[in-house]
Formats: sequence, C-alpha cells, structure tokens
Amino acid sequence: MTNRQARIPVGPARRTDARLNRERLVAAAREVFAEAGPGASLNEIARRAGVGPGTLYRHFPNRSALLTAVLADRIETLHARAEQLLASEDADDALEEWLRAFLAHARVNQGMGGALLVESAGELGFDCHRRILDMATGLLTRAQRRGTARADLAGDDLLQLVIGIALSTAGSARAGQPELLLDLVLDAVHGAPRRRKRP
Amino acid sequence: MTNRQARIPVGPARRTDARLNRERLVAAAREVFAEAGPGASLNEIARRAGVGPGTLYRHFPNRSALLTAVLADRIETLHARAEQLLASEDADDALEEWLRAFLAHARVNQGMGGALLVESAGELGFDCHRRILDMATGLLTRAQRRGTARADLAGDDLLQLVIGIALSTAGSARAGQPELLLDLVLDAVHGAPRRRKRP
DNA sequence: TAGAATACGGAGAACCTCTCCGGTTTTCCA
DNA sequence: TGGAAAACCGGAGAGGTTCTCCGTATTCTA
Repeated sequence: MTNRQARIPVGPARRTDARLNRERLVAAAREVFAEAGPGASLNEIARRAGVGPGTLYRHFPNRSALLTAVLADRIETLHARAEQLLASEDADDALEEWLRAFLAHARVNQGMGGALLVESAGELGFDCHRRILDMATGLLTRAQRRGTARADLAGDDLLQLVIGIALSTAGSARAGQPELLLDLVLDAVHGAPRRRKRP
Repeated sequence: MTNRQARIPVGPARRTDARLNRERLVAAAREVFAEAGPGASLNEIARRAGVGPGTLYRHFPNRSALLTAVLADRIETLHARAEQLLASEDADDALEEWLRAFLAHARVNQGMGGALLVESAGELGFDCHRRILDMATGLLTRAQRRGTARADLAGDDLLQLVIGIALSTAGSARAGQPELLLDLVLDAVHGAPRRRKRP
C-alpha cells in the first residue's frame, strides 16, 4: 500500500484538478473497457470522462498505461491474496487457489487482463507483469518444496498457460470451460512428468 | 481437394480478372500479414496487390475472410496430416504429433492462426474452426478408445488449450516455451484425472 | 462484334490515435 | 493579499484506418 501509483516522484504535489481528472479518466476507462473490450476507443473514454483527448494522453501515454491503471487495484487484491496464501498450511492448495483467482483476474472485461499481461512486456505494464510473476513464482516454489508440484516447472510457464486460457476463452466459451481447462493444467502441475517419445 | 474455395457456387464462371485479383490479394496478404501481424492494414494489402480498396473488400468482406484465405492451404495440410495420422498405429502418438503440428500452425505469423480461430466463431472463419475441431475430435476419440488419453476430455477443450498457448506466446516467448507448454498439456491428457479439493 | 453482366478503383465519410500549443487555472512566495 | 510562474487543460488537426458507393471499364456470351 505504498504510494506505488505516483509517477511524479515528489515535486510540489499534483494539482488537485489533475488528480481529479486522472480519477475521472480511470473511472470512465473502467466503464468503456468493460463495454467494448480492451480495444475500446480512447477518444470515447476521454469524452465520457469529460476531458479532451490531450488530457487523456498526458495522463496515460498509451493504452497499456490506462489498462494498467484500471487493473491496478485488482492486482493489489491478487497480491494480498498471494501473501495470505503464502502463510497458509497446504502449499498445493495455496497455489491452486491463487491460480484460480488469477484466472478470474485475467479474464475480466473480455480478457483485457490477459491481453495486458501478454502485450506489454516492455512498457509501463512491465511492472505489473513482474509483480504477478513474483507472486506465481513464490507460490509455485513453495509447492515444489513442500507440496507435490513437479520440479521441472517455472512460474513463468504456469502463468503463460493460464494467460493462454484467459485469452483463448475471452470472447466465447462454454460456461465453466475456463475453470475446466485450469483443472487440466493443475493435473499436469501435480502429476509426474511423463517421458515424451520425441524430445 | 474438392473446390471448397468457391464461394460463388456455379454461375457463368468468374471473370478471369476477378480470379487474378483474388490471387494477387491473397499473395499480398500473406506477405503483409507476415510482416505486420494479423492487425496489418488492409489498405496496404490492397496497395501492394495493385488493386483498390474496393476490390479487396468485395473479395473479402472483412479481415477474417482474408486471414482464412491466407491460411486455407495450411489448414488443408493439417487436414491431410490428420487423415494420415488417423490411419497410423499408435493412437496416442498420432494425437500428440497432430497437436504439435497444430500448435505450429496456430503460431504462424505472430499468432494470426490462433487469433483467427478464437475470434471468428460466427463469421466465415467458422467453417475453418469447425474443420479443425473435427480433426481434433477424431484423433482424441481414437486415443481415448485405443490409447491412454483420459475420457473426461473434449476435443474442444484440448483445442482451446493449445490455441491459448499460441496466443499467449505469440508476441514474446522464450524459444521452446510453446513446445514445453504443450508437453505439459499432453501430460495432463494422458494422466488420470485427480480429485479436485474444490468441485 | 455488340450488348449485358460483371468487376474495378478511387473518392470520400466516419472513425481512430496521438501531438501541439494558446489560453486558463492553480500554486507559491514576497 | 497580489501577482508571477508553473502546471494543466482542451480542442484543432495531421495522418492513419476501415469500409461504402457508384461511374467507368472490362470481359464474357450470343
């Protein structure tokens, strides 16, 4: 809960109208993204926030930055859950439960969470990708040491699989399919690696 | 190899300039999509094909149709491979090998294959989605009857997982990661379903 | 070869992203 | 408290995109 948000480090404190506009923009973005998906018009967001396009682009240089801001609190929640689960008893359960939460996160608003995680590998969103990777790695490592998770697995891989589920089921999917696919992945996580015929 | 392409059923046979333009467009699209990904400018494709935008849109009403046309021969190849593998000895091996081929297919050109399969569930691309689903289902069913693939699995689910891998690793991925993720999924396919703590 | 059917292609409407800069508002300091 | 300076706003607009419409040109058929 440190002031991770503040892009402007210290200075003479942001002007209140700037802060207000920023909040309005994030709120509008949340709405519009929910309606039209991650590719929604940024113009429309500015319009609905009651500001000009210039203002939007000054606060958020690109779509990713805006997406990140919209998802920031959700990521915070995920982080809190991870910390909490890291202190729990069963390492396997903890990993599983967090992955379920993460899948739900990555699927919000027509897969915008997943889209963000996969697209913005070098921009501002990097930070958010990194944080999530840390959470996953923490829980996975523990499950490998104290649980039944197989050792030949990296947090990155696990994450990539779940993001994949989110993306491929973003538009149209049977109800319950995403969770079913995650079950499948979890089977693989706990099962012993089999010998591949072709290496 | 029947004339599956022909959208215009019979009629007085297409004019040769129309056919030529169509071919030019597909060729240009192949190039441009490869360079700029599935979101490439259709204008640019028309320009490079030496035709007007109007011509492009008459031949292909939307991006999906064009993508489908570009990938048509690849799908044909995949289909041939499926038939061949269906006649092979080991049902498990057949499924695995086809899934590897399919993953490669879905990853071509910055994931345009995967993008197509997931987005166009109701448009022209539906046909192509359906065909691939049939292939997957055929091979999976056989592996369930004569191999070790677990029974509680639908072709659709398997496909969705692999498409997810293609999508999430489309932009940036470690070399070899997509195949590694597929290995993981294959482990799950052959392993027995485990009891989930939370149903 | 002439008429009819078919296809072409570019102009253009409507939208989008993103930049630039004159004018306004807020803050700070004397 | 009264400015000056810094910070910020917002809209005009450049340049891109998708997609349509329709007069014109081409090709097929008889």
